[in-house]
Amino acid sequence: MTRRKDTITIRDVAQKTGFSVATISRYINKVGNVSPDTANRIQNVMDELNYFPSAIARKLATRRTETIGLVINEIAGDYVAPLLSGIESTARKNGYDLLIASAGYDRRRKRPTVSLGPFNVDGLLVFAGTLADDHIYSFYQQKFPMVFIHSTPPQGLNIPGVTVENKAASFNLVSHLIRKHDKQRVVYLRGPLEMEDSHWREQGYLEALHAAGLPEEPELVAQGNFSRDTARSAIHKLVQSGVTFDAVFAGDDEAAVGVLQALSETGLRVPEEIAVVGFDDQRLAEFLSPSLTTVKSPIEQVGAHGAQTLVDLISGKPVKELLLLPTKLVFRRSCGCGLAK
Amino acid sequence: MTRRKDTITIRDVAQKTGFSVATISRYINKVGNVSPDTANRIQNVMDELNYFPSAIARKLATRRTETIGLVINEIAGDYVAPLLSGIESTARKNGYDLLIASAGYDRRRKRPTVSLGPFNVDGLLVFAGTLADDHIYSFYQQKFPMVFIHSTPPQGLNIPGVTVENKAASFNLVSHLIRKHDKQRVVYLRGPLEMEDSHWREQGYLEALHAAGLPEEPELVAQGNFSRDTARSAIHKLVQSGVTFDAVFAGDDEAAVGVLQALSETGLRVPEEIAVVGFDDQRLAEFLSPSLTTVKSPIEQVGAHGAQTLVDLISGKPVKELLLLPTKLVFRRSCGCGLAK
DNA sequence: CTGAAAGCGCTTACAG
DNA sequence: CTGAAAGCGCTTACAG
Repeated sequence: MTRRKDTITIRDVAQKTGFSVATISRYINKVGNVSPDTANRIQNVMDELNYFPSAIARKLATRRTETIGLVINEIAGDYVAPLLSGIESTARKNGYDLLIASAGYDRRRKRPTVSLGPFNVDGLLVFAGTLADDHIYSFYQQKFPMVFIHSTPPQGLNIPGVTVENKAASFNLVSHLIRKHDKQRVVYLRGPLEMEDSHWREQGYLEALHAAGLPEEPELVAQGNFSRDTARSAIHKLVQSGVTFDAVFAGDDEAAVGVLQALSETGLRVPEEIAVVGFDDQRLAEFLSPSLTTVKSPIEQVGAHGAQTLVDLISGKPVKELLLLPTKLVFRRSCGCGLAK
Repeated sequence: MTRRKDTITIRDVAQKTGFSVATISRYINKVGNVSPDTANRIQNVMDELNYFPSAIARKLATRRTETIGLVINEIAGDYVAPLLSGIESTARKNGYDLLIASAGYDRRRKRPTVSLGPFNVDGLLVFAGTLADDHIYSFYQQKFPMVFIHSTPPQGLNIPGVTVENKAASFNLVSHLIRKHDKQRVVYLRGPLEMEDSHWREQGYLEALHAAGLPEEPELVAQGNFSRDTARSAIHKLVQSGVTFDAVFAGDDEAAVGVLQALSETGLRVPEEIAVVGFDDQRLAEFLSPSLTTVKSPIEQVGAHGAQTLVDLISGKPVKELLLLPTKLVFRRSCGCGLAK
């Protein structure tokens, strides 16, 4: 549909200028030398004809798509916008287009669907759990450039990853609850199993417990799924089953919202009775009530570094195997800080 | 980089199966008939060779990119995620890839930069103010399919648009402030000039004033820019200059956040002294304190309908010139509802 | 500095 | 049902 019979091509420009197609191409790509006069003439004709080179044809000829892809599960989430923003701007800065796809699911083959791959992009940014292992292996052995975001590749595959520092931040966060606010029974709400972030946050949580001489209590660890609703019902369940606790590390901010809801529905006051903390410092964190103590994840930078790593990988530059972006605690009201004693 | 010497092509499949390239192509595209035996043999060899057709080559041959583009200014905003989600899913459902680009700025030519156009996509979803007029005209005369989102095209150009119903909702919202909550001096905070949403919201606001027999007070209308910070300082400025008001229609939720901040900094109570309302019903609206009365915009549906309209346009189907998606008032605390009197 | 020609990996009438 | 061949709009050695 797009380009019809009357599409004007490099050949039209060649004809009208009297030069060969090769010369036009050289001019366009600023490669090889073209005399100033020729250049002028060509530019004029191009303007006159309103000529735009076909990106497709060029891609075929060069065998480079100049495009990177992003596969992601849920586009609607709040962390997606900043992530995307980081990716898009650095992709474009490097001359790459960005193709995005949410991971569909192939029911017949029982695995995530791939709509992005070597056939349409030069490399792929892969979000946790978004690509089936056999696709990963297949791409990998074709030496197709990939960079993982918020996850590490399967055992033995040498694929760079970019994510945030989870463990130390979680350790500090939970230690803060214990040491500053005298909390003794801290609940941890796990994220989805395939999210490594959750795993490391849990490690930080456990180590904080140990460091403080507190016991690990399996009943204090539940599934929050990085989801408002799951977190909310997890808390309700905990309360109903009589488990006592005086603080909740929600796993992420999304879950923290659900925790706050559940607690308010139960009539438990935050932070006086129960302290609540999250992770990410999403835009809404400071507007929650009480405002949420959490850990600031540099989401946009994860996107930017991820894209940059991918671009470097594509051009054969050396890249870091694992990039752990620094996080930072943000103290607000929900942990008990700033509270009149 | 992507496809190296060892790239396996349709020709490899042809050779290995003993059939012609044409037959392989027919099988892949399920066009024309291929005998069952042949089909099997081809599929097996394709699996064995791990063959994926080059999307690029196909695009060139068919002269269709099977890709739609989205040009948008600020990717980081909260409304982008749902919008994108709607676009991506309906694009893919229709067999289209999605290319996104934030509008850069060409300093030399003093106009927004285009990185998306007939040369790489079959059609474009254009966000308000994101594409220079001369590009729009140029694309238009090439009959390049475009659909506008949250804006209408320049005079005389027959380009479909998809947006939300602004005016009636704003009328009802402001009328609610006046009638239910006895507000007399309602501030309206304008969005960016190029955003038509803002214009229509202002119309609704003015009509509500008229309908209630209230005067238009120019001093009550200020620039909020759909931005937290701008809105915040606009309110501070209003207060400092001694303008009195008892309600604020912030223009959108983003600005409402800034209004709430400014009011709290000024020590004015919401909603007792000043009622505040927004527009969009972003995810954070219900978590603000007090929770925000606003208008629910079906953002994801705007994306979905925009993409669908574009796809239809590309395939030559008839499309609606202007699609106005219904909005709905959401009453929460910030307007004074649910307040013990 | 410029041109002729092959090639990128497909699709699509046209024949049979 | 299948094949030979031209063509999609570029780029890139290779010559000159």
